[in-house]
Amino acid sequence: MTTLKDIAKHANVSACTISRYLNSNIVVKKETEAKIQLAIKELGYVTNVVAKSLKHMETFNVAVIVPKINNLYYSEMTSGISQILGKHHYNLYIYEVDNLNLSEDEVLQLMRENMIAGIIFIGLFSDVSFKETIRNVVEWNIPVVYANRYMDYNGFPLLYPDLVKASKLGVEHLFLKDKRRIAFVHKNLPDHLLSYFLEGYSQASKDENKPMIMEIEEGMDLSKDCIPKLLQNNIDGVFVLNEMLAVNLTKALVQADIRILEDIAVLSLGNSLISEISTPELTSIDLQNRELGIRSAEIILSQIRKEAFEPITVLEPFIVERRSA
Amino acid sequence: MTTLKDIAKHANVSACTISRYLNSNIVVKKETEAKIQLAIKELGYVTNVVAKSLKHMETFNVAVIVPKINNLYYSEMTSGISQILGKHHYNLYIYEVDNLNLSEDEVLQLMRENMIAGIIFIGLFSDVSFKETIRNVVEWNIPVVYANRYMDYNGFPLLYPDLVKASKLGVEHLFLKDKRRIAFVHKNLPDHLLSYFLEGYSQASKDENKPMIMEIEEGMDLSKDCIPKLLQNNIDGVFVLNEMLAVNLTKALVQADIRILEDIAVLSLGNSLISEISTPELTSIDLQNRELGIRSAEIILSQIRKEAFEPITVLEPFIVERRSA
DNA sequence: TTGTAAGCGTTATCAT
DNA sequence: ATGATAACGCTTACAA
Repeated sequence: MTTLKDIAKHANVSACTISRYLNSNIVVKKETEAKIQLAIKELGYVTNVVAKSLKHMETFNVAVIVPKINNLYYSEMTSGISQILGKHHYNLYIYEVDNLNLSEDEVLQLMRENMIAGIIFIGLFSDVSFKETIRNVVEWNIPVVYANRYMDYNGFPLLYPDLVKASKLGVEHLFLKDKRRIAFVHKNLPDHLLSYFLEGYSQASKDENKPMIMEIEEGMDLSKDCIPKLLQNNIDGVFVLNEMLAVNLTKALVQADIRILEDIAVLSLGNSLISEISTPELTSIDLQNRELGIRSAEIILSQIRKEAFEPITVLEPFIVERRSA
Repeated sequence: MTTLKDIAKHANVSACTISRYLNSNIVVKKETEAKIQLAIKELGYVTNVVAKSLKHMETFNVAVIVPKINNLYYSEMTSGISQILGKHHYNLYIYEVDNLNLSEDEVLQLMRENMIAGIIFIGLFSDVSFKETIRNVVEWNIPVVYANRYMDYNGFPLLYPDLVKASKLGVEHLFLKDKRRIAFVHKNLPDHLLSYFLEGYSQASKDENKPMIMEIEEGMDLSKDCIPKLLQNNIDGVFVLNEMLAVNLTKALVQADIRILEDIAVLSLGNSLISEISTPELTSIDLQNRELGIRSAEIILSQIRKEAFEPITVLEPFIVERRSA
């Protein structure tokens, strides 16, 4: 491995002159510059970022901590992050917590050991112990971003989609299609999140009626356990709060000879390949996953550079109309 | 930041004693151990991996270089890699080349600067310049794995799925379903790869007949430009060498009132969520993406540890039977 | 414009 | 069983 000293000797200049020249901290004589350039080329020098990091006590590594990367939403967000970090010459570490068998504390210990420049948490649930954990990180002066989940403001920046708006947009769309008897279908959605959707519903609906709420539990058969209930309640518009579930419900409806849109409109929360592939193609609410990643990366960079940043970023969902609603 | 020196002073031992104790290179007196443990706890010491890396001139960072991460196959492979690396306490860098606007040389410069322990290339095409690039990496003694594409052996380990086997498996399956007039439908597949599929076909077929080859070009309309040709040729089994294309072709066939399986069977190369979601669900050849990632990571670790490793790993595809074939 | 020397946090060598 | 010292490659006062 060729070091600064090596090229210094080869070029007959001191290491520090070369260092300052390479980091454009000084102007050197034309002659010196030529000698340095030649030595670098001849010996094939590349700088050692690890040594630099030790000297400066900072790295250019940002970590994304995510449940799993093999998921269309998370990989889309991560790609957005990667795009911004790459542009600013930061490197991207990925830690999949569902995969790693690491406790939160161990992950964070890892972050400190490696002098991570900043951490982006994506999609991790905000239970009490986890909040504590993040508070610790903040106390160690590691910049943090918490993305894609709701959490009360706690001193570190938050990013999430506007679920009330998403709900309102969806319900308004269903109303526009003359669907009046709406059901929200979900799976494992915590009550505090469900309440955002109800709020969106009431913002969209002029009168005081309430939507039907249907929770799908593990092992339930959509055809036998859900569709009859929808029919009994004369539901004509279903807002499914999970894209994959929307696909499966659509399949079950089609199989039951219910016409999608004409009989029952199906609207999906979340917009990816999945909605496009479904037959019929699903009208969906796009939660802006890539944009969420992009903004998360921008905010972590602002923090690293000690610049101002938005404490809370709420992303505006939009509707993508296809066939199902 | 608390350093070894700090806890050394606090515990009244030398820094090197603590270092050796922490790395379990020596046994210390019970009393010393207690003092060290106390100091670590009281001052909140965590080791500095960057300093360690500089000292040892090696890191625990492995880079995955991939066209894009927001892709079901690549993210699945990456997840497999992450799983193995995590287990062995290596960190995972992601570099998306489609996203980063970095030239190959720049990416590799980055690898050297950061003292990357090993590089896994996924899904990058094996043009001549790229082969040269990898040769360079190998010369710098950076362990390399080249995964998910065919390449002639060049001194660094290769991993790819057995496409001949995949083809043979698929064609045999179509034959089993009494489909005799087979078409291979593809998009942008280079000739040398197509030849593997033809080889698989001829291995599966007893007699000497040849399959129809249909290449889909950008902007083509499947309904108008492709289906008529399939019908003219009395095709009753289509092997689509791209999962997304298989979905779209299936949709077009359904729309043309052609019964999937009964009239024309559709078989997809590549198995992911996409095939499951399609209506009807697609029978597909699984190329073992996660396993490819796992094995890639294992091989890079073997190389890093200077252990023996397989130069070429060929993954066995298998068929997942669903509805379409 | 260029050089000297110290130091970032850790560990290997050589002593004691 | 423990310590002093130098070194990994780079940067930065300070000096010349």
